[in-house]
Amino acid sequence: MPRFVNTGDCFNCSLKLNLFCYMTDEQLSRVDKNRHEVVFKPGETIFKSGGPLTHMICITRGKAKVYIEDPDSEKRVLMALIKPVQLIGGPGFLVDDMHYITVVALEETQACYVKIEDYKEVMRTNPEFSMELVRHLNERIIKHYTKIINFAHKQTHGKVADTLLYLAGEIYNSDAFETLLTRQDLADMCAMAKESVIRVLKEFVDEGIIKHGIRDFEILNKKKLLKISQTG
Amino acid sequence: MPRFVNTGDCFNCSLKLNLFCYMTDEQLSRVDKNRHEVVFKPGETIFKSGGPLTHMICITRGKAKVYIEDPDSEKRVLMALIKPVQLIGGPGFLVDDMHYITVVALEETQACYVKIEDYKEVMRTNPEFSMELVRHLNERIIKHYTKIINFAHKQTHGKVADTLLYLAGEIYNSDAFETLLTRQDLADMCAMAKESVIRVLKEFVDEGIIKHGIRDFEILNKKKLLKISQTG
DNA sequence: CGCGAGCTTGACGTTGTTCAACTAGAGTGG
DNA sequence: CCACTCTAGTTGAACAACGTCAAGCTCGCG
Repeated sequence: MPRFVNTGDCFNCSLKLNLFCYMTDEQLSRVDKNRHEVVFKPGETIFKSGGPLTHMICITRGKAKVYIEDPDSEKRVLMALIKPVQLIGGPGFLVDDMHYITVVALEETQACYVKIEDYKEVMRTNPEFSMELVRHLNERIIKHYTKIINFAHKQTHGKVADTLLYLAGEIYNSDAFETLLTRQDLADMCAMAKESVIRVLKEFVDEGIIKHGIRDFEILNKKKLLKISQTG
Repeated sequence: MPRFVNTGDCFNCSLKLNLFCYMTDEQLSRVDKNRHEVVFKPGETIFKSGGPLTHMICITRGKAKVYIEDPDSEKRVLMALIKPVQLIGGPGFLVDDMHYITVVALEETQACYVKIEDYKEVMRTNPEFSMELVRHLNERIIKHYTKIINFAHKQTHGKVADTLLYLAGEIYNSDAFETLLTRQDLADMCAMAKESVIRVLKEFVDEGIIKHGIRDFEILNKKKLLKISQTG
């Protein structure tokens, strides 16, 4: 079973990122020459916080979990899921070339690797690309702000509501969805104990806001859920 | 009392930012022509979340508080203090040209305004500048990660210890410092109630870790404080 | 059928917020 | 120089929210 699966090329890649649109043909062919794709099984680590940052990756199939980890304890926060086509590199880029996030495949996931040297080279010659990258980073910072506010002041109901809305709205694009996320994963997203997540979900069911099985969720009363998310 | 105080010029400015080092003379003189400086008194708002982002500012004297605010409630988090010479713009740059942070002067504070159009122009023509900006943003993201981990899993003692270490290490550069921050400000930095901050501070005093008056703090046992910060 | 991982539930204790009262110091006006 | 007042700091008590622990359950799989 070959796990390297370079299919097609960057020029025809239907998954082309916004970022890549700003590249010249010459730049793109350079990236194309050096890239390679890898397939990960569920639970496999794609990269690990503390490891060397040698490549950016772009998820081309499947979904992956992005964790930040506390080096001083085994505490961690599940920051986000990523899905095609999202670029993921990490904030070590141009800083110390280390990973500050841990990425773990949730489903079978295919990732396209691009050397960071190629990135830098494109940045040096293509200002539009750099500006797009800055825009991208700023958007991420804005998301972090809401996350910080949530963790700082919301209590359990608000945090669980946030997580459900995030999954439905940004990841599965449907108010009814199936997922491989466990209760513990949901807890890691909310920074709560998994027992607390379970209790809150149960309350939501009792109030007719959602229904759920063991791996599937459905939002029945989105207005109420939004209200809970806002009032915390 | 004139509050506009354009003194000197960018070329001789001893406060020149890392970022500006990458500008050509021509670029710098363009920035110099358009910039202006403003003085704020303690408590005055320098810019406000939700307002239009028309300028970056660089603090050239004094200190300011950076808040993020929850639009849906009056909850807020005091993210950081900024001091000379730090550039502060905000993540709305290249996104939607809105402010996502509120900045309030802590002391009498002088700020140098630079038009964002000038920024964009420099980015278009100067890749080194862009790369430095990306590096800067990534460093900020790394700081956010530790903040998120802290808020997610640490309890009061750890959060207060973090805040004291931050002030001593990154802002006042001394284990003994005076500050205009109130107990409520400290609470806003920790995302706690001010009563809880007071109680934790008292415990630290009782254990000989710190001593403090009403506006002055001194860290007596840094090792112990670091330990508390790590174990949460 | 039995095993194991993940899910669920209840009891319990800790933690931290809230509320209310009290204190200290700075500024103000008689 | 003394009330008065306002703001910030402090303390204590009551309460609610959550995490932890322990036990039992469910479901898929060998």
